[in-house]
Amino acid sequence: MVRPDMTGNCGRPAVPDTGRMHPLATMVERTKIKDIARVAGVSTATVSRALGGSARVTEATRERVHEAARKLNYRRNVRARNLRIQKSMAVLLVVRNMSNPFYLDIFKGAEAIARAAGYVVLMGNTEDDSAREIEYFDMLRDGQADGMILMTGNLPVDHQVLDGETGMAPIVVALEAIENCSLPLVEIDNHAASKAAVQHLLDLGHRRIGHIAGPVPEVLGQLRLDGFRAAMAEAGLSAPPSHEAVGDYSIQSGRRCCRAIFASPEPPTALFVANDEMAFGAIGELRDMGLRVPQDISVIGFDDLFVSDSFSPPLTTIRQPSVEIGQKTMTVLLDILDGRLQSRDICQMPTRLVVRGSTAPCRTG
Amino acid sequence: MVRPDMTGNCGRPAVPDTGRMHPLATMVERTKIKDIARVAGVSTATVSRALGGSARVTEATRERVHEAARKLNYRRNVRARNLRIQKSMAVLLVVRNMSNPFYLDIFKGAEAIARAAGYVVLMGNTEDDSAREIEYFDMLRDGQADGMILMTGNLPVDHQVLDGETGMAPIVVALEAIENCSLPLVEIDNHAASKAAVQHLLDLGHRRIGHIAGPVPEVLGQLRLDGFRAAMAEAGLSAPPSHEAVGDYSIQSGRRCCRAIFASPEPPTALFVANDEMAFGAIGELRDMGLRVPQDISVIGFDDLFVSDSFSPPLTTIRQPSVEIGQKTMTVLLDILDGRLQSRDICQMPTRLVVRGSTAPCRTG
DNA sequence: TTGAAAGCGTTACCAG
DNA sequence: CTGGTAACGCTTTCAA
Repeated sequence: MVRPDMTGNCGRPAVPDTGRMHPLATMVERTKIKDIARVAGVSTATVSRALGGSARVTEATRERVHEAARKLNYRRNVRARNLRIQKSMAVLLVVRNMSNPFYLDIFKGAEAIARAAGYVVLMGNTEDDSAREIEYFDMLRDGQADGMILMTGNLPVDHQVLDGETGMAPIVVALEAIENCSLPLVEIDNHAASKAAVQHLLDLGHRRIGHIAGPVPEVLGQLRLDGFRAAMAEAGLSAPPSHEAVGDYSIQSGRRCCRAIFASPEPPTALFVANDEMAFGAIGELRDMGLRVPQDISVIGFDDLFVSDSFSPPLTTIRQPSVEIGQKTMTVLLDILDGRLQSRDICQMPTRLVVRGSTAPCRTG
Repeated sequence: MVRPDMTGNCGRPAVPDTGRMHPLATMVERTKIKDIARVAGVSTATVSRALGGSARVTEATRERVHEAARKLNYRRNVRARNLRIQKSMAVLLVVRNMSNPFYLDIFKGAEAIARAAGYVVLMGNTEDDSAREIEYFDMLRDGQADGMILMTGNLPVDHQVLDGETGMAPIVVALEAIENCSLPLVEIDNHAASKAAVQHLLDLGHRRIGHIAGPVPEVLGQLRLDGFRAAMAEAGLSAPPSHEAVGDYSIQSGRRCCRAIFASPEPPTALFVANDEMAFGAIGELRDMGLRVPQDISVIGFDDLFVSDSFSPPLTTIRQPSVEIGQKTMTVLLDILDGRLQSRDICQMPTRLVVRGSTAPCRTG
């Protein structure tokens, strides 16, 4: 084994007594804290303190230690440290479906914050499979991660259990609230945002407005559906059942729901769709039916995906601040981990109506 | 602190119905191998062997140990294990830009394979910042991950250094080859796929064909550009410089490049665009210019994003098997980690031309 | 301020 | 096949 040669011959190998050392002369062994201690002429404890930025070290020795560390090209062994401090410096980010492009910017924001704080991000994908949900949950229990961000909309364990379990790693819920669950939450006001979307259509003079919802009674889909109905009710309107359809956020389901709604006797003149992907599908379907958007039918989506701007027509939608949601969620989690935050926190991020080309004033009565 | 009590009646589990245990200040301590040893009446060494599935254990004792482990609700401490076995059971997945939707299915495929093999996936995002690239690289050196999948198209360290560094954790490159680099690689045949795309346009009778390239001389952009030129040359054609433009894979750059190309005196009748996002931008721009796709201009993209199918018009494109690329890349990495693979491996995944509505026979001469 | 030493919970090397 | 017992490399009392 070849160890870093420290200035002349002051050093015997750090682990000289390993009888099984073969002169293969290849594998370079990592410098450890012990080596630095020897070079700097201090104890390992002092090295650890100096490197860890403890205040209980003379400026002089701190300097000497850092010097030695630099010279020996030292890097601290994360595994050993993690075992000792009983943390893993990792957070788990669990989504329900990794194919959803909406998560990308959330990842981006969350990862950036975590990395800046010295944490790594583990990614988890449940595919709505509860076995997998439990698997990731167990990773938390096992201490593979110090905390978790949950964007799956449901909890694989009983909330009672969770609340009672002392010493459970912190969990922050994002995007999709979980029923009967008192975990910290970062979300948008889905109900209000949906109302704003519908209000936009109302402002354009539309009265017969349809809605393609996400899965109900899942919280997210339900909230947006409720927002739709509330806005309609406030305008003294109500959509007939045939103008409401339930999809699953996929493009295909958008097509299907659109077809269903427009099979009704008196189809709507505008459509509020619970996410952009289904809106894409709906617009595609309308086109196939020979209807023009927005001349014949107005369509508004939800999310503001990266492509929505260059869709044809450019999609009017509700923008969610995805990067910021990721950042905020991770910030809350780290605040809890570092003891800066104790009480439950519910944070609502602002949304914005983005008016583009897929909505226009109502022309028919 | 409450430790699992296994004196006398061992019927008391380590972590019983936690929800209703003494709610006060009782942090439940995790069962450890030592506890199992005591309950099963064997040594910790035997417990470790039994749990680890070693062959050097009697069926009887193995059973006894597992029984005790189950009873005590034991879960192995991953941190301690990782330190001891000198691995972290984690792989690092580094992309150049987390916002690129193309990565999603790659993540999905890679994560699934890794998880099945007991590895976790750390996510890394460089944003083309070399400081960050080095940061992630150092994580490898630090042993925070046992291996890395690199999709950034470049190496933050000198290849010489890398090749020389013994004991360096394995790296597998995916999607974007790295110049002068002998690391294992999972990719598609970009040159051939580009030729196929152009051939499709040629088959439709197009002769004046333009190309919106990715950044050159980056490998990926260059390969697709070369493929474009090669296909043209084989048909006895060559595009004038004004029919070639260089973008950065963003929608906006697609618009810009399209505008530039169509400002030329004799604009093309068809466009081969190096990725779908730029194709979206180009189609949007053409629409703004009053040109219809595909009636006036044919456009073919590259990637087959999830939205390409429902774009208007549905985009003809080259499909990359993203999930499979993710799976394959991770498989190669794990094979190396587990010593199943020694030699360098270059794997080319198949692509497919997907003909949709954005290309049509050439109508003008 | 510094050092010695006790772990953190496993795994793996030897002997029996 | 099994049991003692060193490591793994670090952090953190507890004394000095």
